[in-house]
Amino acid sequence: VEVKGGGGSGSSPLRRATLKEVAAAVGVSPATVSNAYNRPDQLSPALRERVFEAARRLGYAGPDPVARGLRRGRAGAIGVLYADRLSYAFVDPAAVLFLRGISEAAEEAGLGLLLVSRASRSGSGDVEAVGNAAVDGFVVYSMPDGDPLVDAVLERRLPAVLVDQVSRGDAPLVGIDDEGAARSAAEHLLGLGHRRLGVVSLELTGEPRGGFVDAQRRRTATFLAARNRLAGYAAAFGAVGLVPSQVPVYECAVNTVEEGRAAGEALLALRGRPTAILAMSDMLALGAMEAARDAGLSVPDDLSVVGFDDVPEAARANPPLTTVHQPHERKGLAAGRLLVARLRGEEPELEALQTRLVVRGSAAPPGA
Amino acid sequence: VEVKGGGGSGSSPLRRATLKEVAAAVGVSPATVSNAYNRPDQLSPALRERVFEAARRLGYAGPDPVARGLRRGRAGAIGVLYADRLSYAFVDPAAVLFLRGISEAAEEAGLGLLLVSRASRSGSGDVEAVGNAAVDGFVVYSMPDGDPLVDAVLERRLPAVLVDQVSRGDAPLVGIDDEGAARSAAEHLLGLGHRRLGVVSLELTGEPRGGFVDAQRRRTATFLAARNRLAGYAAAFGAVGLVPSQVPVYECAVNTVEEGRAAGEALLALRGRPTAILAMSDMLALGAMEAARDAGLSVPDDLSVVGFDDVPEAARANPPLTTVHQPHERKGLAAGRLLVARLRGEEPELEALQTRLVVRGSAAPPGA
DNA sequence: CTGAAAGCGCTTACAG
DNA sequence: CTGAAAGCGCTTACAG
Repeated sequence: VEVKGGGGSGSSPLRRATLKEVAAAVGVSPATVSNAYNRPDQLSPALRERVFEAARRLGYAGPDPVARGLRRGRAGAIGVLYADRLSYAFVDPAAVLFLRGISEAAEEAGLGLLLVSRASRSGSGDVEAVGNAAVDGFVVYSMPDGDPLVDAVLERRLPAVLVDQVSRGDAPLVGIDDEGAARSAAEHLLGLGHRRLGVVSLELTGEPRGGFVDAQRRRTATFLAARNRLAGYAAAFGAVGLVPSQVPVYECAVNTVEEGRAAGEALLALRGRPTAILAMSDMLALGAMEAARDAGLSVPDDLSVVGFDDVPEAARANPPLTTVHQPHERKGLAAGRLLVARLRGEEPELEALQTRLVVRGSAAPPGA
Repeated sequence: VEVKGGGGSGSSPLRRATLKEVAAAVGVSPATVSNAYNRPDQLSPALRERVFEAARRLGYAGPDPVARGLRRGRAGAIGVLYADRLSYAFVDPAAVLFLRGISEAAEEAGLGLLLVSRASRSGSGDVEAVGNAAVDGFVVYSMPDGDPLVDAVLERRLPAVLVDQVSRGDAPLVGIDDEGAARSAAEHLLGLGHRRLGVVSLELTGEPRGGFVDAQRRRTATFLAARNRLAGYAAAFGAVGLVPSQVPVYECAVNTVEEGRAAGEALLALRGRPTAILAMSDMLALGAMEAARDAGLSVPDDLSVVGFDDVPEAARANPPLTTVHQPHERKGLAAGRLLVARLRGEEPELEALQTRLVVRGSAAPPGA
């Protein structure tokens, strides 16, 4: 076995040393160096020390992860695919909490976390990113129905888990009962006596539009969670004799307080001004509350607002926001662990993710 | 060349096909299949179509990223190392904005983004994670001086850029003038006439402690940005004849509104109650404002507050927060592009990152 | 326009 | 306790 470079002293700043070179420097086989790193019990402590010593001297930082990955047949990372949503919404506390949950699961399993998001410009660049991702599996977070990126993930034939999303192939699903949760939010308002309501909606499709939404667009919404929440609201409306299609729905193009404020303004400017607003996220709800304040309306006296998510900001709002709690971080953890289990060939049990209405101060009877 | 499995119809759900198998199915060499994916100009469109057709039939999703990475000598991803901060602070808008900037840079370069954070439990698990990260380089975000994870990154001898951090080796640095920026914040308050001040500090070391900070701890702070901001405040204090060490500093263990509130409460409970508070982040400042409100104090009439960061929440606060603006997203973008340039062997020009005081409504003369 | 050959850096039974 | 051998899946000059 010949070695290039060889074992001088000092560290070569440019080329990095290889395992083979370390082996040559110590005078053992590559297998032994590999064992020093991967199977300490396979060699004497003294020899192992010599190996490490040589590695240090040569500036060898341990086996190359890419080569090891190829040899072992696994990349050592899990991929997370998310829509542009998150990109903006790296500022969306809910999405961020979710990511944190996945990250815990990855950590537990000693895996890295590779982020793949849809680039702002559409195009095939992103599909390529999915193909180029050195990962052992994917968790796909809230992509619209029929998104080509999801197809790209499925085509890789790696284990995948789908979150807040329509079922595809045999990939396991993680999510909450959005319809039931939304319904409970609406029922709360209805139970308080409200009959003039407005809805502030999240993006309905991959090409979100800000503004009021017609029946056609409601039906063709491609984000599963938004579609289900709309359905849940509608079910509650119908149950008290309201015609769901008559309840105005304002779609926000991004999930931010600013957009929620715009939605609130639009809703409050309506002829039969709503006495209550259902928002599909807390960010949007907070924005609607700001709109009310700007219009000189008091929450909850003049306007009731109910959110969705129960992010930390909700409890801190003034008044504190009544909302539907959903366990974002647990959702991420569950999705991550599910994927890890799949990678190991285990069939894990699915944890049920519960939601619950959290009644705080932002909703009251109309005209109270 | 023999092929296992061979080219039947239908898709094998378990084992994924290899390039070699596709080549065998088409009756060409592996090189040609590789060219079909990587160098379309190297073969006729018709043949290329036949290759893709066979790939589709066999369920081959394109060259394996890990193998390609080994062969090409690059992993195709950049690693981001951050302290636990971000883990909590996946909820820290500033950190999240920074991440978004890096993510843009990675996208531009067609690289993935691999997250490596310090696990909550200390220990060597994280050092291993650095060693196992299949990346071409690292950007290291705001780690404390002497952190072993940074050592681990440096030992990998990959290109690295350091952000908000003390210089190490020859890695380029990205950051703002924290000292000058902090000084301008303090000078604003001093200029308004305040002489009884309090400081709400970010974590000072990797082992953050909530509570008032003594001179010893101030001197031994290991987070560069916090240390520099402390110095900037002190310089401004000294310039008007205040004794810096007499100004109370309350350290927050995490960068959240809740911690800021606790700090605010502690500061407002002091014998000579401060008339103004300097917070090292907007989140902390927002918390301090809440503490004032809880104490029945009006901002800015009874208490002035100045933040740091200028996250979107700052402008939306009530009253809007006077703060130091820093370009978080641009900082991430700059760090990412710098790393990408290094990977390509280019020597990029460093963009200066400017800060500026943004005067809004949360600071006024004392007793106004 | 296409193929044969070498090799990226490592790990893993297996034999000794 | 240690080593020889095979090979993970691909890409890249190079020759034809």
